[in-house]
Amino acid sequence: MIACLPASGRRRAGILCAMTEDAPGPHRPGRPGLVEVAARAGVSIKTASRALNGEGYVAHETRQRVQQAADELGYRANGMARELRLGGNTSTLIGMLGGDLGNPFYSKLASGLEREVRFRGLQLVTVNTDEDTRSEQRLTDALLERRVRALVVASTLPSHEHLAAEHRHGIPFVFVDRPPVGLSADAVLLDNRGGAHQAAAHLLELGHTRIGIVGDLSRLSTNQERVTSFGATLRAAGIADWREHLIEDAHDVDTAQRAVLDLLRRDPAPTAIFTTNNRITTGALRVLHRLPAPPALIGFDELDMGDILGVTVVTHDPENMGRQTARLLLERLDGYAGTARWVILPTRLIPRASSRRPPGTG
Amino acid sequence: MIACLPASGRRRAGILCAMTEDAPGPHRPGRPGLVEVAARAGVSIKTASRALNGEGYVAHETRQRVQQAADELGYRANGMARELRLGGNTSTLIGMLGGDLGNPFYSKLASGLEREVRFRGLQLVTVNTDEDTRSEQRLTDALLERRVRALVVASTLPSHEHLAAEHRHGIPFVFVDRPPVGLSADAVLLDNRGGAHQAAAHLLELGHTRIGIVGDLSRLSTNQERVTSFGATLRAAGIADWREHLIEDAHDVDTAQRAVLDLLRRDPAPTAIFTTNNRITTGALRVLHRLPAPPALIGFDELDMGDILGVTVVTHDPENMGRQTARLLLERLDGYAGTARWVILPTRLIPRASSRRPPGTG
DNA sequence: ACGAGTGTTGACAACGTTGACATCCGAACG
DNA sequence: CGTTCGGATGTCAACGTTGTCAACACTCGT
Repeated sequence: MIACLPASGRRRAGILCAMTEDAPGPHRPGRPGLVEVAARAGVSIKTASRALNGEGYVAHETRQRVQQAADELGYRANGMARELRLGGNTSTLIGMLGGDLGNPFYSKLASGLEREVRFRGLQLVTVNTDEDTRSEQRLTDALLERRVRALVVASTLPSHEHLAAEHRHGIPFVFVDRPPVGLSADAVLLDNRGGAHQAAAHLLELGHTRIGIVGDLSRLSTNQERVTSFGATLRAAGIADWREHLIEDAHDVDTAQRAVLDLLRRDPAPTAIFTTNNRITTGALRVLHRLPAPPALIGFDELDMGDILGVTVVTHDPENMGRQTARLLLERLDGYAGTARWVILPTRLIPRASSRRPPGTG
Repeated sequence: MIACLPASGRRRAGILCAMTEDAPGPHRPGRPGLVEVAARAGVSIKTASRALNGEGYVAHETRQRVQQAADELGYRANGMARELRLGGNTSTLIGMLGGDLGNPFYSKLASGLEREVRFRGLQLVTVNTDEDTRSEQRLTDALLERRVRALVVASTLPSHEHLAAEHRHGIPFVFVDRPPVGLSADAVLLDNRGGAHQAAAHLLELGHTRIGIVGDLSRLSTNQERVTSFGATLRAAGIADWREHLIEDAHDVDTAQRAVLDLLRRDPAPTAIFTTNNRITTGALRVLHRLPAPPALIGFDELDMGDILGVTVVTHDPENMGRQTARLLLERLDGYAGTARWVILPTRLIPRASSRRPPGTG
């Protein structure tokens, strides 16, 4: 505590010293509440409450005295107590469960969502599930106990029936990216099938017939849709054995990298590769970018530097997804009680250099 | 809604029925609390509480009855009430203020932080300030009213004296990326000076003498450190007029793009460019990647595809920053009450292709 | 048979806030 | 001068939970 002795003339030094006296500790004397403020101002606690909340019927002079007492004490209203008193549905917390909020897709989605709800005085609590079903369960419970006003879920679970009771109790759920199963709730989803179909059609058009696919965890519905739709398009074009060049469960960049290497070592190797999300595309790029004659590549999800790298992608707008999610959610909070609505957002193929590589001497 | 009012013997039947039909709405009949559970199980509310919390001294049979009642009612403990009862410092919320949580730097930092605190049963509330000082003020207040257990701040404000009272009241603050001013609090920072110095030295070594700098908002301390340290190194090498190629306040990608174009149009144009953060680097790349003979480039912050693009960067580890932040924060929550600690994390220059471009015929 | 333990349960207060209602005071009105 | 009115303030209960303490029903050892 005696620290910071060297009398340095630097501004910072002084500051450092000043604080050493009152470092935060666990044994604080309890924050002042309305009671303390009221006592100090010499009024009843109700009057103090009125004064601080700007209700009418408080004498000007009284209000000033209360305000001053509050300032001196460092009073800060206790939001929890207020919410408790006002009854459950005044919480200002919105919960969001995502697989990995470090992933640009989720973080942009969350960011877009947060920007919208912020204007309503709502705050976003985000938690990573790490795509783990048990985590998801536990964290959902924690958020619900915290009485979040609504819940945004990018779920990994195969079913959401366990949430039915909560849903009936009036907590709005909005599922993002992955649809609810066994529960009728709002959702904001991507046109995965459409996007995957476009990708396949694009490659077929360019003459590719041996196309590798690297997919994410096979249990995720998004991945299933992208893979099966892509495959269906290939099959429709007469490529029956498309599954032979399919590798799934490449959930992280390293695994994706290995999967791509695996595909390339085959004989004959695919002349094009479809990667079903941004992480996998990244892994693929790590492998392909140093090859003299890499196969064509199409990835699902836009990449930060997609245009500069010249990677053909099936793109969409995560921030907009966040905004749409906010819209559904806020309408529920505003009283809309109709049937569940699903918003399916479009995807768009952006052809760039990486798909212009011809099938070559396959 | 008309259904199931008919005389059912079950106490709660009416409510259950009501729920089965309708979508979630604002007019819910109030969630069941301990009172309802206790009534249904035929015990006192204290016994119900004991049973559900797994305290000792509850008969096996009683516990089962309570549990069943709770399940049937869809009971969920009210975390707010619990925290209120238990006294202020049991909140499980950690607040985090960031400029833009859609930026990979912040989102990775937040993700790393969240992963650490999650194991302690803590949840992270993140809010975007959009680098706006008024937003930051308001949102800080909101988080503090919500009684977050600790606050992580990437601040835009020039001073943090207004937080002193809170700090004394025992709320741990951890400043990230940008240091506290007028307040002695923990912080996790980057070695901005070191990194910028390395960048400058690297370019000088390669023979560059006319170097452009594109910086972020000039009021941000991080940017100031990076710019001034870079400049100091240039000046020490005899380049006195380095400020002539300095453009600041390029806060978004578009502005950065224009700034770079501006630099390139000069005569003579700089033979190298230093960009002080990831957004600006992105803007620069958009311009440079289609030039036949672009200037050399070094950027602060790693890029997702930095290795593939061959961009020389001054890198660091945002996720690790998040972990370090969590460490300081958790130690405070565990009772550490010593002086403020600043953790300065190292940065590292990764030379790649973009800086290997020679000064040319400058 | 009696006090001491042990297991089980309940009544009550309190956390900090606010809505409902009551009270008090002075001014305006008939 | 009594009545009414409205502004200003206070009292009380309640939100849902848990800690404290007391009470009860047993069993056991003496």
